[in-house]
Amino acid sequence: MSNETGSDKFTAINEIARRRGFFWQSYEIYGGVGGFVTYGPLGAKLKQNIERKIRELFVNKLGILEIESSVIAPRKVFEASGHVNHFKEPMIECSKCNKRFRADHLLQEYTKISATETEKMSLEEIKQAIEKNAITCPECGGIFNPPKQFLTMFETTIGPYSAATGYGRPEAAQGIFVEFSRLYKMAREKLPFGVIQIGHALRNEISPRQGLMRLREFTIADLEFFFDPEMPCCHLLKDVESETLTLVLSEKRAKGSEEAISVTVKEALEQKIVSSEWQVFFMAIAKKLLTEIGVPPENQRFIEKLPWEKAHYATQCFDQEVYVDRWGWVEVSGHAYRTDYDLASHMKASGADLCVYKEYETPVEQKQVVLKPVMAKMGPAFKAEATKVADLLLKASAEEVATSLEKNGYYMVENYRILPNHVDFSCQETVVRGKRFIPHVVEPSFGSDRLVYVTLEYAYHVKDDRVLMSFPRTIAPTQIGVYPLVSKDGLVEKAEEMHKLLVNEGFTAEFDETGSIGRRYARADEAGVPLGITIDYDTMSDGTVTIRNRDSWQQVRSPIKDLPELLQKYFKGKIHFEDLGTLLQVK
RNA sequence: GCGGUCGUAGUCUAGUUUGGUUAGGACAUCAGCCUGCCACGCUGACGACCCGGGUUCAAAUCCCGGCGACCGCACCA
Repeated sequence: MSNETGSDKFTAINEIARRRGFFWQSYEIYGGVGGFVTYGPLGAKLKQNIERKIRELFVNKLGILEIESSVIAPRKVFEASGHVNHFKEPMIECSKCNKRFRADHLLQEYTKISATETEKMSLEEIKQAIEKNAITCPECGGIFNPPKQFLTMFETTIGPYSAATGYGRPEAAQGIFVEFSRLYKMAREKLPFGVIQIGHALRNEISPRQGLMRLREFTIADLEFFFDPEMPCCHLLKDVESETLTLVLSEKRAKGSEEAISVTVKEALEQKIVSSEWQVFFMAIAKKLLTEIGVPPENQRFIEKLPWEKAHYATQCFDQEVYVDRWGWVEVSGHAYRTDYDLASHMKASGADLCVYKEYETPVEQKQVVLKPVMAKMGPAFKAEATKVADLLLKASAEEVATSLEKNGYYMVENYRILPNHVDFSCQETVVRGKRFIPHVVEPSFGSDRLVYVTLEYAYHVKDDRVLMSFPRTIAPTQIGVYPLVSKDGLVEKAEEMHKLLVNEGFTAEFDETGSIGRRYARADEAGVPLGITIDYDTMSDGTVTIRNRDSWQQVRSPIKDLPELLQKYFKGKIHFEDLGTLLQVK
């Protein structure tokens, strides 16, 4: 494994990605802009197939709802979600050496001001605090320029001539939370349920320099799973409870160790390593996803975030990481327990009721003392104030009034003295059939582009000095290559016929007649085409073709008429390559 | 944003030190010939000096500025 520039897998993959059209930096004709990529034909297809895999595992199998909401949201949404406050950082620059620092971090380090306090400070307050404490550049001792805010959300105005600020969403999650009421109705008002959204998100990164790993515009798959905190059990846990997870816990990390433990899902819960059943369930599914796109389990792990690393909305948070050649462990998904943070915040900010109502299995009978003002007595006693006093009285606790009357012979509401004959008490039996509460949320969130990158890296192989992209066949951008062995004697026409047949069957097939057969195989290997079907002279006489395996270069011979069914099974992963026909001896 | 290194066809690169004819090669791509299963060979074609300014008779080459890339710093909800 090399870390030298120009010789590692990252470089090799970026090179092949440009050359073969997986992806490249956008706006190249204008010099390119960092943090934006264009997916070419192969990359776009690969990405779609990976996202289809997410849908297969999360949407279809778990009955999760998929939505698509807008990228731009009004300021209020991100004020409520906390992003306006948390997505900006006060930066300060040394006037002498130009080194930059987080102003809040400096204050925390050099003064006794806590992180929660610095968070609330204005730029002016920070400036004053820096001056007051005579903090200078830790590098060179230089004086600091005034602090500036760096907002990592893209800001815009909504509508022409408008002063209405809008932001590009830095995550797709808020698009789900703000639509909660409708979605809950669509889930037939039952918990638990989940909503997923796969779409673009924007983050104005200061330095987005790692290809697909850190983009300013990227695709995120956010799944918000809503459940009743009093019923946190995951009914699907059995499906995954014996699955093993590799975990690096925060307690180890705090001590500077990255030592991982390996536990089953069941053990993780029993030992209270992961607090939420649903969270660990999704972590197990996430492992399955990564495994299916080609990352072996030993190169995957979950790392628990330290308290100061966690997002502002999360209690417990694990990042799923994959080992990559250039950077070591990198995050591909985050698993956060967001509690009721988001819904509660939007409820408060919007005034909309985002509670759900839960009916108890057995209604609870409650005996309640109810107070009733006796207006016939209060009227003469309080005259014009009577109605006001009665209203105040109704807001008071009946129990409290009763106790006070019994004990003192009167009850004071503001300056009014209530006497026993002013009120009547009755005992009312009410049946409470349920309660209202805000659901809790666990969120698995995937970076689609990072999934594409790790897929490419794990598919990348070199065999006999040739590059093979060994994509798992369920996500390969092109499924089948069709080749006439030579371009004469009617083989081309026969191959075209074959190609048409496959396309009509719904396969993604490419026809290639240019160059020698070996060259075409090599070309297809590099594009990650799992199977090559070659039309040769035997095809013309007996209707059979050879099928070549991209990874082993083995070949089988099979009758054309059997192909549609066999290939369907093969690409669903139900049969092996050897089951496609009779194995040929390769010279 | 800072510092270091760098920027020549789709890709890899020669040329830059010491300015000078038509910027050379390889691979890939396309057209044709060839073809009997792993990048064969032959012929031809397409295709580049990151952008802008300056110095000079003359700039890929020297100088300045910009843009971009990589590495490091910082940042990364």
